Amino acid sequence: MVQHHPRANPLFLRDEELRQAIELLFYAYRDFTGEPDAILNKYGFGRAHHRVIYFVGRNPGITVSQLLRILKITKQSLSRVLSQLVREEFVAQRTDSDDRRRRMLYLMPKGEELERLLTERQSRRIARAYREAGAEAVEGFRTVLRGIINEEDRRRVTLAGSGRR
Amino acid sequence: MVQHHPRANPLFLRDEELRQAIELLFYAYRDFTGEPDAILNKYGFGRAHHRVIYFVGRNPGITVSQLLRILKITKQSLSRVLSQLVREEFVAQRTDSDDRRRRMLYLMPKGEELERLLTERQSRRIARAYREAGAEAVEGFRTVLRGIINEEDRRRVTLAGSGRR
DNA sequence: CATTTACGTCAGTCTCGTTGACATATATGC
DNA sequence: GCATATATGTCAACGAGACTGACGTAAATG
Repeated sequence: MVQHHPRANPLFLRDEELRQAIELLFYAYRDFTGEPDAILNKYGFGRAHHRVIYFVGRNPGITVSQLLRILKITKQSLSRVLSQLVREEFVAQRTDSDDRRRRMLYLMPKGEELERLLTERQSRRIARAYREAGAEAVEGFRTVLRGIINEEDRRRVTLAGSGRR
Repeated sequence: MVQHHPRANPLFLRDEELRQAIELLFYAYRDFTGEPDAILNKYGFGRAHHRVIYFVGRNPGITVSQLLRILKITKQSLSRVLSQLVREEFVAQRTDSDDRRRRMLYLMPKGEELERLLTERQSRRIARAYREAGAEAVEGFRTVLRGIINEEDRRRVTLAGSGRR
């Protein structure tokens, strides 16, 4: 499907290499979200609901504004899916006693169950890839992905989980 | 933000590790598409147009059905953006002389220019991450991403570009 | 010549992103 | 205490981009 002759010029390798990365990211993300999307469909939810459920499950007590900073969407976009999740009892809100303007978010049993279901699928996919690739490759995978993320958000994924291996 | 005590149980490490991967993918893809999205906006285009322009540029002469297999969207969804790109002269269609049912797709000058602009941004981001991570990490990054992709599509990103380092 | 393939299109639906304005409750600085 | 800032929610309106199912046409193919 791609028909350059290898090494047409000294820049070829680099350009080819970078395009390969672009495509890997596209295909990987496409398939990574494909399975959950299918499940969410049955619940009448979409990918946006998944993201909320995931990050609330991961950070119990997270506030709306913190969630907005993670998702980088507008208040309105979040509000639509969040209020639906609250209405259908997947997510609970509790007023923060320290600052009563804040609403802290938690998963309810239904939400935890769905979260487990979705995360399980994605984890299985990652675990398989990790197992096949080996520990060293995993470390490289993380390093490069971290480098792709805007600097101001890198800490979000580095505090926990790395550094031991 | 995450407040487990490390090593609560033997499964912790693995679960934590997998969740970290999930988050890395989310943030990386979010930021990876963020820049192009902003540019596309000025053209009145969206991410779907980007994907078409990218893959047509990458595979000159690609047919509609091949493109559908890559994007995994419906004919109707593709049709909307493709016909717009053709109408505005970013993409050209030419009937295949071998099989005159097929329409082969090519970028026109405007399309090439936009493709360059978008790919440049994404490439720059990847190149920076690659440079900072080193050759070994890059190899690991590719290996793991390939493992995440559904098997039937892995060859799409492996034929060219890998194996030399 | 019947069937399959490639492509396009019509109508309708839904999710999920956007903007801008406005309302309310609470916290905070002076 | 009052002005201001912050956290949240909500309304109306819009647009992109995914979906389904049906139908039509042209060309290839067995």
